[in-house]
Amino acid sequence: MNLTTYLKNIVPFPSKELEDIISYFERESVQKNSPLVRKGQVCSKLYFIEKGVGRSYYLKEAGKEVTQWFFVEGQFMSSIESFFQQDPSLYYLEMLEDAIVYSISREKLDLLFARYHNMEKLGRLLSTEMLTRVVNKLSAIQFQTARERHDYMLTEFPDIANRVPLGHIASYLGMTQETLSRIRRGNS
Amino acid sequence: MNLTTYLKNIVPFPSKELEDIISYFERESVQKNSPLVRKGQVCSKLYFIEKGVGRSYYLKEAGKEVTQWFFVEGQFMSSIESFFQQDPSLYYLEMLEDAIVYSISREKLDLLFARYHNMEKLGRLLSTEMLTRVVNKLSAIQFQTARERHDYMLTEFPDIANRVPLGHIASYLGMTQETLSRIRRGNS
DNA sequence: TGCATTATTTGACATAGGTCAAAGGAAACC
DNA sequence: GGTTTCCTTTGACCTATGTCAAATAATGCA
Repeated sequence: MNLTTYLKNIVPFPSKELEDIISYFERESVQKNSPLVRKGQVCSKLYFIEKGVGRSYYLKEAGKEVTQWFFVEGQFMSSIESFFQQDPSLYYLEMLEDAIVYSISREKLDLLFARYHNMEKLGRLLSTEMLTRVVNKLSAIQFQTARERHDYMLTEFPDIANRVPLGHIASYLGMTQETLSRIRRGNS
Repeated sequence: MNLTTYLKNIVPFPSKELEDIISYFERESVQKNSPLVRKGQVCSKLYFIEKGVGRSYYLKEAGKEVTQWFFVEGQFMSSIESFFQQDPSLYYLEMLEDAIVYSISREKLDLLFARYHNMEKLGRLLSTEMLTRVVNKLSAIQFQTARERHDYMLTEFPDIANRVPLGHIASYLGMTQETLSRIRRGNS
C-alpha cells in the first residue's frame, strides 16, 4: 500500500499539499527483527508500513514478551503515547519481516499539522480510528473466552496467523501459546 | 470544571473563536440514571461533564451489565465510535449522579472542525489522550492480577470508589463483585 | 423511625486457563 | 543432507477467579 494513495483516500488533499507532505517522509528499509524502538526510549518517529508486518510488545518479568499490537501494510505504526507525549516508551517496536516503511519525526509532523488544516484532520481521523480498534480489543479481552478472542483476532488481522509465530499471537490475545494451540486443534 | 477554561487550557484559542465555539454547545441538566444513549442507537451528541459522574456499559447475556468506562467532571463523554462513525452504539451511556453537561451534535462539531484549525487540533489532542488511557487500561486488564488492576483503577479514577456502586467498578475491572470485595478486605 | 430495597460481604465449590516438562516438527545453517 | 535451533503440540497437574446461594449492612423513602 502506497503512502500517497493511502493519505488521499482519507482526506482529499490538494495535490500540491500532498506532495509537500510526502516530501517530509523518508523511505527506509528495515530488516526483520530489528527494533524500531526499545522500552525506555522516547519514540522519535511515526512509521507508515508499505511492506511488512510489525508488532509492539511489552517485556514482562522473566523476560517474557507480550505482544500488544500488530501493524500491517497500509497502517501507521508507532509507540503512540511515547511519540505524542514524548515520554519513554513502555514497550518495544519491531518489524517481523523485512520491511519498507516511511518515517517522519515529531517536529516535522507538528510542522505539517500546523501548516495544513487537512493534515490536522488526518491526524484526528486516524487517532479516532485507532481508538475504535483498541476499544474493540479491550472488549474482546475483557469479556470473551479464549476461543472467542481467537475469532475476534481473525477479523482484526485476517492473515496474520500465517505470517507470525503462534506465541506472538497468543500473548496478543492474552493467553498462553499452549492454550492457543489447543484452540486451533479444535477441542479444548 | 468549566468548559471554557478547559478548552483554553488545551489549545490557546483566540477569545473570539472560543466564544463562537462555546455558543454551539447546549447546557443540559441530566437526572441520575437517565440514559444518554442506548445500545443500538446512533449516539448523536458529544457531552462535556461540568458536574457529575457517568459511565458507559455493555449489556451482556442474562442482563448482566459490564461497565466499560467512567467519565468524571472536566471530561468529554460519548459513545465515541458511534458518534464519529455514525454507527449504532454497542453500549449504553448514563449518568450516575444528577449532572450538568454541555452537549453538541455531530453536525455542529463538524462545522467547528471545518471552521477552525484550532478546533481540529483540539479534537486530535483529545483523541490521542483518550487513546493513551484506553491502552493503559488494556494493558492492566491483559496482564495484571485482580489486585493489580484494582491499584491501576485508583490511579485512573482516584475518588470513584466513593461515588459509584462496587459492582460497577468490579465489572469495569473485569472481575466479579465478590472478587473485588475480597480484594478490598485485604486478603484473597 | 421503621420497612423495603439495594448493595456488600462471606462461604463452599467449580472450572477455564495457566504452569511445567517433554516430545515432535520445521526451518535455517554449514 | 545432517545437525542445531526454534516453533508447536501434547499431557498432567494446579490455581486464581468465577458461580451460586445466603447472610449482613446500608440506603432510601413513607
